[in-house]
Amino acid sequence: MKRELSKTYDPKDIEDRLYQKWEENGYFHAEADRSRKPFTIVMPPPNITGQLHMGHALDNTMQDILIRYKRMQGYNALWQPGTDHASIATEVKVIESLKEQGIEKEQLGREGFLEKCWEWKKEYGGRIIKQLKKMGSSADWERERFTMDEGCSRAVQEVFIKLYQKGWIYKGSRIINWCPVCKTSISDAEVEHEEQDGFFWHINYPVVGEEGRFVEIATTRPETMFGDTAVAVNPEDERYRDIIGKTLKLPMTDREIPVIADSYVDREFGTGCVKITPAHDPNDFEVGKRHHLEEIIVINDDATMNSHAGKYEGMDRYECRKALVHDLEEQGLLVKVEPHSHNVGTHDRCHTTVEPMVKQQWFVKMDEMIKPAVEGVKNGEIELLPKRMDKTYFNWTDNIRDWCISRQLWWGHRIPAWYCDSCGEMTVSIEKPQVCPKCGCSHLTQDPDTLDTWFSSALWPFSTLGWPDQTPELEYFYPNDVLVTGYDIIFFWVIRMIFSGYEQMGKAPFSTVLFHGLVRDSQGRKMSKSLGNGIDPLEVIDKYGADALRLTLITGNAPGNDMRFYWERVEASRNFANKVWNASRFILMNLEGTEPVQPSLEELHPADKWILSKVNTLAKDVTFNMDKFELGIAVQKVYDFIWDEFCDWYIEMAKVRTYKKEEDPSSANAALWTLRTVLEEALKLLHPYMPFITEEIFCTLQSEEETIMLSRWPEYRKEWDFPEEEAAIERCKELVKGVRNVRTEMEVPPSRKAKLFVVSKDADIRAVFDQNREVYVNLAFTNGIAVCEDKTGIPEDAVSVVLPGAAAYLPLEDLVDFEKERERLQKEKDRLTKELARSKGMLSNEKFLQNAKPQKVAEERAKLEKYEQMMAQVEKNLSRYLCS
RNA sequence: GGGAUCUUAGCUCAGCUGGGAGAGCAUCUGCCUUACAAGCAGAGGGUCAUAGGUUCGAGCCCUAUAGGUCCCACCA
Repeated sequence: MKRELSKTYDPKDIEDRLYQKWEENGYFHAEADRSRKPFTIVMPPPNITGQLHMGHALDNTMQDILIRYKRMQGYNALWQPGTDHASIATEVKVIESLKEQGIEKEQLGREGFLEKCWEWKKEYGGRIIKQLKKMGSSADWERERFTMDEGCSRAVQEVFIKLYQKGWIYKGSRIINWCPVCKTSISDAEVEHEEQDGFFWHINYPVVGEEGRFVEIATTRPETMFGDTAVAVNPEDERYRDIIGKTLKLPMTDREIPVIADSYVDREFGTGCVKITPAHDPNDFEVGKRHHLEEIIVINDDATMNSHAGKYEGMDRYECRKALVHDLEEQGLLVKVEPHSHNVGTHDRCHTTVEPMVKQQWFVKMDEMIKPAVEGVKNGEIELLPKRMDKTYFNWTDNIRDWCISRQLWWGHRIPAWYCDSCGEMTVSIEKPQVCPKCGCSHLTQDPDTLDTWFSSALWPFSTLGWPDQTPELEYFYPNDVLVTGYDIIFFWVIRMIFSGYEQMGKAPFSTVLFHGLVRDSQGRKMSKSLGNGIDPLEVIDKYGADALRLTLITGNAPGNDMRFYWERVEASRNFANKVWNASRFILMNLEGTEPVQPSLEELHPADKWILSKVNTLAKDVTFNMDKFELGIAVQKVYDFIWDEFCDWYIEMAKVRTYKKEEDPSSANAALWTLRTVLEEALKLLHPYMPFITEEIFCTLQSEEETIMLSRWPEYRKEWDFPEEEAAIERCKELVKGVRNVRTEMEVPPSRKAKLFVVSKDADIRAVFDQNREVYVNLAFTNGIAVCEDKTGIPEDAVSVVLPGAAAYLPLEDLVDFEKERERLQKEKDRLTKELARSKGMLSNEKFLQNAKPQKVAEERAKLEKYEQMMAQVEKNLSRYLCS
């Protein structure tokens, strides 16, 4: 057995080596096994364009913690990983890289371009996986999938055909969001609204046949006027009642358009007259449908004006706007220009202002499919954490609109629709039809569009398990248990997975969604490339280790809340790792040459029982918090236990006994056994959070198990419940703290040891101090302890420490400053006076006695008694100084 | 316009179902005490945004106000 740890903790030494061991031994792999309970998490597939960022680091740390925890609890835990083809993001990246070589996408042609995309996938697809491994992620890499692999593609086609046949996927001419830079349609979810300063242009439209009469409209986008097919007023608006039905001359054109009445128009806003451009505005589109207006498209796919714009044809939309406004002003039709700030839709990827446009696109009908998804969250089949995410969720589902799924991109799942070259008949099928079913022509062309990248990720929870085939994995691991993701993709992904799961599988894809927030920089800004404020997780790992990064990301973070990244916090985490390392090193050194055996109950020292009891409670609490997904709280408890209770108290208490291997072998054995046992328990509780360091220590500490990963998660044990010893040692801790405090306040140098007298009238309390003197003698800087029933023989000038049920005295002789001692006691008295007042106040309140839980009342009574007793002691001690 | 969320120690944040205010970092003091100076011991520092209310009891529940952040939304 190797029983050594290096003198300083160096994560680089161990991380890669251990990860390799885990992977080689297949610890991450899960097989369907009916004899065991499954626990499944599907990894949100990172984009193949991706580079690990803090968001991934947080997301995957949380998942890894849950997976490791459940695995240790004996679940057959599957963490299903994979990557996403990220259609638009990847396509843009590939186009950029081609441009650097001076190649345009079109030059390559569709096939050639796709080849480049696959090359990209090959090169970068694995990069982020490697980075995730650096984090310690225990995903089942043997099952790694890709949204465009054979199976996932079949799933996509299957769903498309099914929904098409059901009538829930349709092709239609609708107003969609068009990105003129990416030259594709995008869904509503991909549009970001930005407040922009613009203008309100008031323009006069002449009334036909009434010389000199105009209708004044106000618009933020004058260039769209070439697509106007009406002007609308509110039917209730007295001002304009008489012009309804009349005709207007559309300036700069020779077209005439009607004035219509529609209640959509707000009388209070603008002039109360709205130009209606059905082809370029979502509202106008609706108005146009109601009034059967023509849809005139005036803007090209690259945001230049088309022939409908007459002399402005070929100009960019903003150029046209400028020129047009100028011309209108010359013609005297521009009434006024007002500054006006308004929301403009932009593409979330490139931040280009999107152009609403009427186009033929494919849509998914949402009204029916969303119903089970709403119901599932309502009735608790799916729990969103934190709970408040429900509101966000329902806000979207309640206002859901049909999902535009076709994209004018090449990289992605191609739409399985075929058009006859002769008659244009459309056939939807996975395979290319031999002949057109309508005219028999054998020349058919596939729809050029691909699907929204989220269409395939929506199927991820089951497509990765083999669907549409009925695989054993699918049957065993579906539904998944938890989905961990950022709240920023609730609309893109979470909702779509939920309705897809219900629709395709008949079951919710998972029972819990655990949302986390964003990792921001130290000033609270989003980390972004443009700001250059991003922190590379790999750099953090390189400097401080993966465990330190993981701990930093989890501590002090509540579900769904954003957090700030501070290097200082990573340092604190690293320090903790070092603490664990050194405590373990100390224990290992003491274990050198001995193999402690489990002591009998009688052989265990009260201090041993105290720490066993503590770790036992810890296991219970941590499990409780983890089951509630309160990871931050859970790990804080482990941290506090290890550092405060175990290192600062127990190890210090046990030290003296471990030195007595010859003198008192039984006690030394009990101490060593307890040290090792408690350390092992603590390591196990810590393992999901800090997998590397815990594994390294665990394997050095014992040789029965080959990995901590598969060891048993600590459970509450009845036989480790020692309330009496817990209370006894807490009493001793109080004494030590009191002595230390007094010594510091009296400025006694640590080198100066003093005799310690402990006085209590209570025989049981005396017994506690007497029997445990060994463990606290050093901590209290004493060179001798006397436990007495009264003050006989204690020097009058000894400094006193008042404790519950007891008092301690330190004869410090020449070192005592009487004035200081009096002040100290006075301070103590003031504190107790306050406590007494509070306690007495509560207990004299009839209503408190009536209404409060009996346990609370009893607790308060006990406190009062304790304070009264301590107060008496303080007053007695103080009286010595009052008369002198 | 609707909704969410935050306001707690100098800084960043925890605080679970209401029952004596916590952590990390920073500050001050003393210690290189044979695991750890990435450490040990001690200390200072908070009318828990404001105003009401419910309650025996409120950081926690309710209402309003102020300020910050975010999401959603078709006011041309």
